[in-house]
Formats: sequence, C-alpha cells, structure tokens
Amino acid sequence: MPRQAAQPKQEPGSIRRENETAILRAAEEVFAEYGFKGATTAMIAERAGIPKANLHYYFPTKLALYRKVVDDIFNIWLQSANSFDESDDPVEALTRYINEKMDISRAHPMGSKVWANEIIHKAPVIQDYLETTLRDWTDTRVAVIRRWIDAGKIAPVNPEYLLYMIWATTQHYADFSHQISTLNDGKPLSDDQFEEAKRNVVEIVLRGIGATAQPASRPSIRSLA
Amino acid sequence: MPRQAAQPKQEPGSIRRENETAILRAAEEVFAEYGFKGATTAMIAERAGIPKANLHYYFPTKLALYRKVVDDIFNIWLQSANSFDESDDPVEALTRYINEKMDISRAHPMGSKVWANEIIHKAPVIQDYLETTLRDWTDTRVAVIRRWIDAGKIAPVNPEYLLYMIWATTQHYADFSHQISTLNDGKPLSDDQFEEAKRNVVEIVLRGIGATAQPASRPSIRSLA
DNA sequence: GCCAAAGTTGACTAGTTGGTCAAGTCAAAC
DNA sequence: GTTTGACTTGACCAACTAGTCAACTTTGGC
Repeated sequence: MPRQAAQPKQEPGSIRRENETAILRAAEEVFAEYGFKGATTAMIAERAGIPKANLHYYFPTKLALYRKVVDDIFNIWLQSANSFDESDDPVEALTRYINEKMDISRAHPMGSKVWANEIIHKAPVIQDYLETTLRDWTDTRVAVIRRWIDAGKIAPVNPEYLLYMIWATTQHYADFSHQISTLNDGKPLSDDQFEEAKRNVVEIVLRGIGATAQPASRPSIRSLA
Repeated sequence: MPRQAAQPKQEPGSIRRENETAILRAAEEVFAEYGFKGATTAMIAERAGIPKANLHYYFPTKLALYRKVVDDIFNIWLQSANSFDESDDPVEALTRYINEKMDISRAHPMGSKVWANEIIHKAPVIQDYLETTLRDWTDTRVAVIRRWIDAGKIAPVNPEYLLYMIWATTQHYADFSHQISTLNDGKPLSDDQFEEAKRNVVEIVLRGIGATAQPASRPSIRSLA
C-alpha cells in the first residue's frame, strides 16, 4: 500500500522496495502488451495503484524504468543457462534446457514478450547484452554441441541453428501465446496441454539431431565432414 | 515520383497506385521497426518521399494504412499454404513448406515482424484473421498430419505443436534477424549461411518426426495409440 | 484555352503524454 | 513538540503527433 510512509532508519527502503516491485510488475505487463512507445507511464502507475507522479519519484524516466524491467528479464533468462551445463550428455543437457526454457515461457510470458519486442525493434536498449553476455554464452554452448558432434553423440547439425530452433520454439509459447490460445478454442493451453507440448518439443528436437532417447554413452565415432 | 500529376481518364489510378505502393513499402518498414504506436505518419511519409499531408490524402488514417499493410502481409502468408498441399507425402510436403516459409522470412522480414508485433500485442487488428482464415487453414493441415501419423508415415507427434515448431523456427529468422546478425559477427546471414540454415531446419524437423529422408511410400502401418 | 477532377502541400489544431514542481503527509529520533 | 528525511500527489507544462484544410498545381478531355 503506498499510503504508508517511511521507516528510513528502522527498515530502510522497505517502502521503496515494495513500491518498486509493484511498479516493475505493472511495467512488465504494460510494456509487454503495448511496447515501449505504446505504454504510458499513466497506465503503468494505474496498474500499480499509485499516482503517476509517484512512479516518477521512484523511476525518474520511462526509459530508466524500462531498462530495469529488461535487466530483470535478462537475469531470469540467464538462469536457464545453468540447466544446459549440468550434464555433458546431450540428451540429458538438452532435455533439461528445453524444459527449463519452456517453463520460463510459461512462468514469465511477459518478460519474453518484452525481449521479443526489443529484438524486433533492433534492440535499442539491450544491444550491449547481445554483444557481450549473450554472445559469450552462445559461443560456449556452441563449442559444447560441437564436441558432442565430434564425439558422435549427435548428428552433425549446425550448432547455432540448433540453438535458434530451440530458442524460437520455446519462446514461441510465450510470445505467440495469444495466437496459440486463439487456435485452442480461445483458451490458454491447460497444464496438461503444456506438458504435452514440452514432451513434443523435447522429443522432436532430440530425435531430430539423432540423439538416442535414453541417455547412454555410445562409443565415440568421428562423423564425416 | 510524386511530382507528376493525374491521368485520370487515360490511365486511371496510375499515380495513385504508384504512390500507394511507395507509401505501403515505407509503412511496412516503419511499422516493423517501431510498432504501430512508435511509428509516426511523418516518418512514413518522409521514407516514401512525400509530404505527410499527401500520405493522408491516400490513406485517411494511420490505422487504415496499418490495416492495409497487415492485409498484404497476410496474403503473402497464405501463399505458403499452397506449398503444403502439393504433395501427400510428408517428406515432400514438409520440405516444400519449410523451405517456402524460410524463403518468405528472407524475402519479407518486415512483414513477419509486423505480424509478430500484432500477436504479441494481442492482435488488436488481426484477431478476425486468426479466428477465421488461420484457424481453418490450421485445422485442415492438422487433419493431414494426423492422417500421416495414422498411416505410419511419421511418428505420433501432436500436429499442432509440430506446426508451432515450424512456424516459430522459420519466422525466427525474420523476427529475430537482428539478434542472429549480432551473433553472426554483426553481419546478416549470407545466402550460403541461410541455405545451410534451411537445410538444418528441414533435416532436424523431418528426422525429428521420424520421416524418412527420401520421399518413399512405405506400407501403411497403424501406429499404436 | 477552359474546365473538372486528381493530386500536392504548408500551415494549423486538438489531443495526448513524459516529466516537473511545490505543497503537502507521515513517523521515528531527539 | 520539533526536526528531518522519505514519501505522496494534484496541477501544470512543453513537446509531439494524427489529422484537417484551404489554396494551389497538373493533366487530359472538350
């Protein structure tokens, strides 16, 4: 409730934290649905239950608020990175990674939409993330996939394009959820349907790269090429 | 050149057609890059090389212009439908369809972005397309895929989720082209790279659904389930 | 050469919106 | 009970932008 006031000495920043959280939550929704330009600070303030002037007390400009939203999203994004690295077996690693990315699409659809919006609009705010963190992350995983190929564990596919397929498909369930709902009789996918979708994605990708369904270590066979 | 004037009787609408085309081309680019709200009619007019007032002579409102852009995009979209139906063999049909969708992503990336923007923003303008044309198109193709499964030509995957994977992956090359470029040393994919990406997508999807690489008619085996 | 219809355009307006500001409120510390 | 610093908020403004308009030009047909 914004109606309370400060305990600056006792619990410094507790009101601040509470209000910032409410604003950020509202901002993520509004930015996702209307884009940066389409969103208004008045909308965000209303959804957060505070006057517009109060929003500007916590976030001096619309752009600063937007940056914070994007920043939070990117950190959630990176959390899915871990799941890729927990195993050196392609079946296990990719199963985990795809499931994790699908779960993020389910749990944070707004964040995914904001991200998609950014990329479509040529990343005016996140270009540095793309060139540094995302770039490094991708390079490392491409190397891992290449090792799997060299070890004969998966078919010789292009690692980048494999990652793009995984990103595209998993994020599609967040970014295009409105289209999916419309094609699903106007109702969002149920939990059961979503689990089925996850299984399908994992299954098609794993079979698609010639990874065995069971995580078994096969003798290393060098692939042609 | 907008500097010419009318031949209303001789070639009725030729200036009109020329200017409308220039405006629509500019509008597609600007709407793709900035979204509906972020785009301004002044930007579009400038890119089309005409004064803003002239733009409003041809398209009374920004929304009317946007609708026309979206309408054109959807028609290009539907053209890829044909490629799905030209064969009843899954390998041939899906190879054709995926390649066609990839080619559209390459040739009309702006259109794809406008479409993605619309869906992310809950389709304020195209909801009727989703509920009618796209819905019908999807239902028909789902039935086709189901027949392939029943005939044992492909593995028993969920047809909807297979289509989503194909849509997501192929459109990713348009919608996320900026991210792809950034990860590709800041340069757009070359023609060779793009062809490789196409081959990878086709290969992974076909293998992923257990379709044989060579279009061969196998004896119809009923799948379990 | 004159007319009508199509096309062109600079200047204007009304509405929207990000951001400011001054006048407050509140509660703990002293 | 007064001070201090955090927080709140209605009213306001400057910038931007979709759309209008009236005066103008161009062109082909007669």
